[in-house]
Parts: sequence; C-alpha cells; structure tokens
Amino acid sequence: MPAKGHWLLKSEAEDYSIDDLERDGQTPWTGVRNYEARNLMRDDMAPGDLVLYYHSNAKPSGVVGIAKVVSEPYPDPTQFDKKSYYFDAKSTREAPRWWLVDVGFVKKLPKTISLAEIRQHPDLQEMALLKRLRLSVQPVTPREFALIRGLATGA
DNA sequence: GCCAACGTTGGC
DNA sequence: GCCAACGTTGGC
Repeated sequence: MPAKGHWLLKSEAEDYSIDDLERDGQTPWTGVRNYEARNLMRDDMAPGDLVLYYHSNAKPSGVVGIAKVVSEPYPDPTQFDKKSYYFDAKSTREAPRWWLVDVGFVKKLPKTISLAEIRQHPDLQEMALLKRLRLSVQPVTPREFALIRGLATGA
C-alpha cells in the first residue's frame, strides 16, 4: 500500500457541488470518460486518500472543500445503463472500460481558493491544475494539499 | 457567449 | 499511423 494519496477532483458547481456532497454524505464519482483520469482512479486511488474539491465553471472557479476517497475502485455502473447519459456500448462487464471510487464529504473550506489565487502563488506553479487545465482528476502533492488548506483556513 | 486548448474519431 | 475534423472542457 503506497502512502496516502492526495487528489483534486473537479465538478461543475451547477452539476454536483460541495453542498450536494455534504447533503449526500458520499457519492459514486460517475461519468469520468477520460482515460488518464480513469487510470488515476482505477490504479492509484485508495480509501482514505484526501481530495481537494474544485468547482469548475463557477464564479470564481476554485477549491471549495475537502473530500476523501471512501471505497476501493470499482466499475462505473452508469457505463452499463442504457438509459444513462454515460452509457458506453463498447464496454462489457467482463472488461469494464470506466472505473470510479466513492467520494465522501469532509468539510467545506471557509473560503474558496480561486484558480486566480493558485496561479499567483509561487509555491503552486507546479500543480497539475495549471499545466493540465482540462484534466478532471489530478494528483496533488501533500505539500500542495496542505498549502491550499492552509490558505483557506488561515493556518 | 466566445473561444483556446486539447482529447477523440475516423478517413485514408 | 497520420492528421484533419470534430466535440468537449472550462476560463473569462
């Protein structure tokens, strides 16, 4: 078992916000249809990993909360559901194409750490967020994680 | 709403 | 296997 991982997960605030996650307690992270993001979830995530919860297409976009991985990776059930928007006819139960984990609510940050703020911070220039703007599941270093949490809480 | 970035598809 | 066309993401 590797050291506890740190991640950043993006969600559109109007689609599934941190408030939705707080209400639900936890949720299956369905609908990721990007291979790199899939690989990270399937191969590298483990229960207990910590997650920066990022709102995209928000005003402003940024990190709004902390979540955590609460399940082992497993096949995304929506890929088999013909009625789902995420249905994938090329995926089989024998060889599922898309994987996910369940994500649990931890806390909302007292203030949003905006993308603009991250861009300006000298110690956050190496974040995947800035280099891989469109990737919706990204690795974060423990240092980056602690720094962003500290910016929000004043620690 | 616009548009740049960039991942995916499909013709050849 | 290349690459143009296309579709999506996501900042602004």
